[in-house]
Amino acid sequence: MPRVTMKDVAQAVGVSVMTVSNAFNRPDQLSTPLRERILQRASAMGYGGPNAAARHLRAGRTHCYGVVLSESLGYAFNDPYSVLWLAGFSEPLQAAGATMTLLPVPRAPGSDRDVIRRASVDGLAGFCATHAALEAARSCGIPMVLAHTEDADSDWVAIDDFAAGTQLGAHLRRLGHRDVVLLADRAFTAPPGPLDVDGEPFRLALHALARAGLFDIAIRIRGLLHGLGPDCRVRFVGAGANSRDAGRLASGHALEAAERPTAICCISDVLALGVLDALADDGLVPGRDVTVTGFDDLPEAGRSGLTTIRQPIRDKGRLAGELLLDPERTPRQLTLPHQLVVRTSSGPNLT
Amino acid sequence: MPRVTMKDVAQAVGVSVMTVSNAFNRPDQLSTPLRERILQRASAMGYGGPNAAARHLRAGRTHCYGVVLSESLGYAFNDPYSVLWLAGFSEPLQAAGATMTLLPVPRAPGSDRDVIRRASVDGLAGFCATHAALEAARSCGIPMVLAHTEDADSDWVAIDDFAAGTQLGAHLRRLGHRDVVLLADRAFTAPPGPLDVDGEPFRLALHALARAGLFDIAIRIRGLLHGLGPDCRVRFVGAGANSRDAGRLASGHALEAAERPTAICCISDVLALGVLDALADDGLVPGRDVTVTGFDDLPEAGRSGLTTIRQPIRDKGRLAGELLLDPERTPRQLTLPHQLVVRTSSGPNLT
DNA sequence: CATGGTCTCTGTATCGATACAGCCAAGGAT
DNA sequence: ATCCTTGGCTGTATCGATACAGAGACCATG
Repeated sequence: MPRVTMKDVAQAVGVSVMTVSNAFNRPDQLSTPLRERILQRASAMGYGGPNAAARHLRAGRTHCYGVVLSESLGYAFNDPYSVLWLAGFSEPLQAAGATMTLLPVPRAPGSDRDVIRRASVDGLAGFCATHAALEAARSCGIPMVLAHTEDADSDWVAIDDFAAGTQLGAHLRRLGHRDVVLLADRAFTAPPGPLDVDGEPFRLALHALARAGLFDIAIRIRGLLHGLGPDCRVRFVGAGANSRDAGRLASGHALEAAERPTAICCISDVLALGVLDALADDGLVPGRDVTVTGFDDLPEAGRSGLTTIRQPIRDKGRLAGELLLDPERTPRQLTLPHQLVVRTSSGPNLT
Repeated sequence: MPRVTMKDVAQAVGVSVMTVSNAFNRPDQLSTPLRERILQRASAMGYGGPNAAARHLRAGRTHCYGVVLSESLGYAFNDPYSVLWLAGFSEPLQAAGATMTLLPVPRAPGSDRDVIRRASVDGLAGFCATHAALEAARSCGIPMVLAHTEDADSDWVAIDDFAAGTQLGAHLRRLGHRDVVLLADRAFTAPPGPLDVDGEPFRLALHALARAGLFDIAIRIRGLLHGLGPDCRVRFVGAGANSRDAGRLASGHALEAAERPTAICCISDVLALGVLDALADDGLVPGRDVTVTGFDDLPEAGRSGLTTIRQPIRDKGRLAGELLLDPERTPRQLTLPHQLVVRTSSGPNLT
């Protein structure tokens, strides 16, 4: 079943294809009666209007912007941080009449390129993007805005994760905590044995995070360790995922350990909320029996009394969208403010 | 700056364009050494791989599926129902390596067609789609799966909203409620004066909902009224939006009215949760002082003791995706089960 | 030595639309 | 009467890739 094209319409009306094209795109280029006749005939023939792919090829623009996700599509909708960021990102797009494509990049090596190439978009936001994705975008000439600090040639909208981590670590230190469990998600493979920040295992673990596109988390962890100080005992525990349930499960392990830590420091609020769930199950009081901290300051953190770092998630997304839509806008490397929010889940070390 | 194309690569290597194309897409069609040479040269020249638009034009497939939203993009990420549905929808897409585009259709008349035409997608899901959007998709020959029951020629994944509404209405009736406020979102313009289900104002109000793409809500309201019975006094209150905050505000008005209703029946859980918030502010006990019902059974509804209708939101999305990916699959009109969940927010009318 | 089959690679038409230059007729200025 | 402008429309090249048919080269077989 051959689709009806502009050519068919042109033939039926008895005008040139160009005139039909103009009827749809540049009303000022032809007389109104003819335009009406063409549109009417087109609709009668079942012609739905200029073909998108052909138009994109010719015009080189799609009015569509992509978001690179190193996680699955489902993750984008399940994680509150992600949802907030995307909501912010969508604001300027909506205002500009643009659409938005979600590009989940499978973990298979090299697939970054394929997914990004297949996507016909005018620009990309690296919500959670690997270096390979950035390279792919560059090689295709697609502008890209990242969500973490990068080299001088890149555009980004981020916070100073090192400073934020340091601030949170220092808070715990001030409270007297010297035995801390650091709860990260599965991408961070805990190096076995005593912590050696300068050692190879630790370096590799951070590298794994970066490979998964979690640069900000890697930087955040460095900051945390810096703030906690060299004399603090830090044990790493990996959660199965970055979710509330995974946090609850992982925290169970940490608490059952022979030597219970005095504080559990989570790299995200969702993990921390899961830890609070686990504490509640065990009848432990956060901030008194165990100190718990998160990162992000989701709305739920406020309700749960979680000590955390507030970052302007929605603004991060919104500004990324604005930079993408307006290539002239400067500066193109934005570091937004963050803030330590102390609530009841953190308290002095009483042991 | 002219982009580098396949032709350039072919020239540089000294082979035909077709061979370069094969090097990227059909490795079995040429010898490995030549393929390697081509890929290497291409990468050295800064060729990022086959252009997406051109490929789409030629192949007629994009591996991208669209979701039509009559609301803004932001809404898609803010409403829990929407987020759950999208998470379900994304599952099969992710498995098939496809991407997903969100198409917010502005309210301007006729813009449905434009947005849908501009989107180069292999299929559409009408999460919240108007008739105009469906027409546009049909005229472009794009397959579309709807989220509400439609005519026999359409594919859809929905629940029986009339039966569900009736069940909920009957529940309230059994509890003795005969003075009910029906809280819907702004798309439903409450007809003034006494309710006349067969009258023109009511018909127009339902029509407005349909125009906004909220067919399921319109059907649901009919069902509710049917279940409540003809002797039940029903007053309509429109919330400014379908959100928790809007529900809280709107419920304030309903409660301050001279004649307080014995039950507030909300067309969604988010609105109902907002009503519960308002009751808590006023020190009223849901189910005793005022009965409140929702619709959807979001996770939060369980925690808040909300009486509601459970529908398989995630499954609705997932199955819509599966139907879209597999045109052969039958049946293509799925009505999923729903269930009345009675919790503490509904109780007998004690007045 | 002819025949047939594989394996590689090539040339051309095509997907559906748009940009650009240009053509013709009508009307106003000189 | 001639020149020039303007409005309204047309023809063709082009965007960048892929499908398809087919051409040589090479080897095995009878």
